[in-house]
Amino acid sequence: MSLPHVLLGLLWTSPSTGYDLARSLEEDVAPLWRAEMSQIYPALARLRRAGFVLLRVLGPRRGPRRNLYRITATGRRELKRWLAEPAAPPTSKDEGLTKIAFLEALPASERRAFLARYERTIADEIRRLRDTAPPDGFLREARRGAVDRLEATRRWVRSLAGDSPAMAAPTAAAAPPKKR
Amino acid sequence: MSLPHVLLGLLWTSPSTGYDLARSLEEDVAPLWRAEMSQIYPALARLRRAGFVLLRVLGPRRGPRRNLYRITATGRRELKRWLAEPAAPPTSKDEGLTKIAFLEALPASERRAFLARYERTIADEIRRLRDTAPPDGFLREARRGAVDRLEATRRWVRSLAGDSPAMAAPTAAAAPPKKR
DNA sequence: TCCCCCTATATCTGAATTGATATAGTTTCG
DNA sequence: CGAAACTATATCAATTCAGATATAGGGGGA
Repeated sequence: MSLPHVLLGLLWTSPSTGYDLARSLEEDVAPLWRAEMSQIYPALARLRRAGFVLLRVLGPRRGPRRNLYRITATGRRELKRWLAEPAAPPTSKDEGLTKIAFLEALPASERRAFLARYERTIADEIRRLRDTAPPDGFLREARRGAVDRLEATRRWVRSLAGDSPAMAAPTAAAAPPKKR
Repeated sequence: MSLPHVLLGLLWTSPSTGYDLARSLEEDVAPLWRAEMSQIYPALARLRRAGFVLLRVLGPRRGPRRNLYRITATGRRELKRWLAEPAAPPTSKDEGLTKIAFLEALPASERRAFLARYERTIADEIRRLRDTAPPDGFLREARRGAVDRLEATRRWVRSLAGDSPAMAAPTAAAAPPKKR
């Protein structure tokens, strides 16, 4: 739905090749939006058919031929239109949190193991995002937002793992009668 | 990839129809994992072929026929296996944050409008999650985690909207750079 | 009574996404 | 020199996912 718009966003400041778009998508837009090459090339083709980008083929001075994409005035308009549209609240689809939602099915020791491991995974991801060179401008702000979010999740996982009440209480049949 | 496992998780405590699964998916698992009916019915059929659930057709006493699904011992094992597997860090794919990453393309007034609207959207979603009856056990914990995360995001959006430095710093915005 | 909404099942289309694979030139390092 | 890694483009199959549509009985309200 919005990969084409993300590409337009990356092309906003300067023209780029498909390969470079894939790289800066992975490095800069990082955890907010991901896409494989196999999505990017068709997306660029569609953008081109829609008149949002122009393609210039660079002769093979060094290396194989390169396709340079440049955003058009129509493309800039389209990006602005999309940006101004209201955005839906994040819907996550988070495998880790989802597993925690069903942790009841595991014995307590494995629950603790899972939580500890998941916390480490998140911590690693935070470190990774912190270590890679941060992009400029709003891209940097957005990454900070992503890190904030990861930290909130990490704190929560930690609190779940630490509190013995939270770990003890929800044992299915033995669940205490406190209800909504 | 994991919708079948989510369904097994919902079936853990009691058998259920496809319709009820869809409802409690939407009400309880809420923002962590979503799926339409069009995904759920084929997923149930696959689970059945795999031997993870059993189907019992209830005669149409009242209303149309109902298909009741019950998790098998094999299904329980499979759910535990999946739960014990390490989970990847959340990868979001968040339209709102992604738009913010490219907000540079909008004039400052529209940036502020977008951020204000997005903060309201998130606040509404938090309220909605708080208002609906919280599920029990780990489902409740997981929902709390989702809310914590939304709150972190909201704080960050608010800080972005408030700070004039953050709003002013990323410059060169709305006007297309000169072409060459 | 009629209409609408809810329960309930299910399919179909098309788009989005992932992961694997193919091709080919360039650079780099041992 | 040769192997490996990187740049660069592109396609394919399979899966996931969203949105629309079809069918049908029951309950509630105008």
